[in-house]
Amino acid sequence: MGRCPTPTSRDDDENNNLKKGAWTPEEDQILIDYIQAHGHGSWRALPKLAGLQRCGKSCRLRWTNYLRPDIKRGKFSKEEEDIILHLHSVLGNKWSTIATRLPGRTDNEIKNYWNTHMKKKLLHMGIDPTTHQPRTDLYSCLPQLLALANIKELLEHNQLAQNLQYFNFLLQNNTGLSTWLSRTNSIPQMQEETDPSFANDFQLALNQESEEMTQFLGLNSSVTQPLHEVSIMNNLQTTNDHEVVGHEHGKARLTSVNSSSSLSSTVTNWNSMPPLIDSTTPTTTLTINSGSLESGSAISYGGGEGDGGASSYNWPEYLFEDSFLDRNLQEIKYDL
DNA sequence: AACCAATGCAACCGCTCCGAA
DNA sequence: GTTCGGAGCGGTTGCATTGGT
Repeated sequence: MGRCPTPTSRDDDENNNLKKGAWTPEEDQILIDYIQAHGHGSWRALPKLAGLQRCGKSCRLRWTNYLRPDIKRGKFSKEEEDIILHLHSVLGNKWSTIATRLPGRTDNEIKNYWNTHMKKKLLHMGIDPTTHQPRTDLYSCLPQLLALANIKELLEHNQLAQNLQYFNFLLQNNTGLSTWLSRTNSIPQMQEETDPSFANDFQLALNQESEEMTQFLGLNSSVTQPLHEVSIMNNLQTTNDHEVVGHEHGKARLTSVNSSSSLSSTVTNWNSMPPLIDSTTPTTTLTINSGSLESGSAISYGGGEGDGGASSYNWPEYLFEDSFLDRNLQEIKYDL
C-alpha cells in the first residue's frame, strides 16, 4: 500500500545533494517567504521551486513543527498538561489528534514532552503511562513494598497490639495501603508459577530493603520515633471509630466517627509518618495538582472511590516528586 | 575553570495509513 | 483494485544546554 517507503534510485540521485541536519536562519527565511507567497502546495515539489537543498519531507517537518506562525513556544502550562494527560488516556499515542486540541502545539512537541517529562512523572507516581492504571510490576511499587516490609517486621517483633491497630488504621482510612497490599500479595503468586525461586527472592528483597525503607518513611530512625511508638493509637479504642479530620502544625487530628463522645486526639509525632490528606475527587475526572508542597496538594487519578462522598486520605503528592524520590531512593539498588 | 554526564529538544528515518486519482 | 503523494507515527540521533564534581 502506498508509495514504497525506501527512496527509488531516481530519488537517490536527487537526494545526493540534499542537505540534512539543523536548518540555518537563511533556509528558514527562504521557506517562510515561499510558503507565505505561494502556499506549500506539493511538498515534494516545494524545495526545488523555493530553491532549497532539502527534501520535501524535511521542509514539511520544519514548517509544521517550527516555522508555522501559530506555533506556541515555551513551557507547557498546567492546563495543557492536564489536557494531554486526559486525551492520552483516551486516545493513546494519537499525537496529531491530541495536538488539534492544543492550539499552537505540534504533535512532535507533544510527543517529546510526553516522553521526556510526563511519562517520567507518571512512572514515579506508580502509574503506567501506557494504560494510565497503577503499575503492577514489582519495581514500580518498591516504596510501598518496602513500607509493608517494615510494617511486617514490626508486627513480628512484639509490638503486635499497637502495630496491628495502626495497620488496621491505615487500611480502614484508605491510605492506599490496601491497594498495595492486594497487589503485592498477587505478585509472588503469579511469578511463582513461572519461577519457583521468585518467592524466595521476593522475601529476600523485602528483608534487604527494609533498612532503606525505614529511612524513606522516616520510621525507626534515630531521629524519629519507631512506628509502634507513634501515639496515634493512644486514645483510640478501635480503629474503625476514628478518622483523620485535619492537620495542624504537622500533627494529624483524629475524631470519633461512631461513638457519641466527641473524643479527638492528636498524633503527637508527625515525623513518624507522612501526613494523610484528603484527596476526594469526582470519579470521572482526572486531576493532578503538580509541583506543590502545600498542605492539601494531592494526586487523584481517575476512577475515585465512588463511595458516595466519603473522604479518602492518601499520602501527599510531594512524596512522589522527583526530588523527594531521588533523595530517598538514590541508594536503593534493585536488581530483579 | 574545566571536565563530564545527564537532560531536553529539534530533526531525521523507516515505516504505515489514508484518500484521491 | 492499484498507484501515488502526503500525513502521521514510533523510534532514534545529534547537538546544545544544564548541573554536578
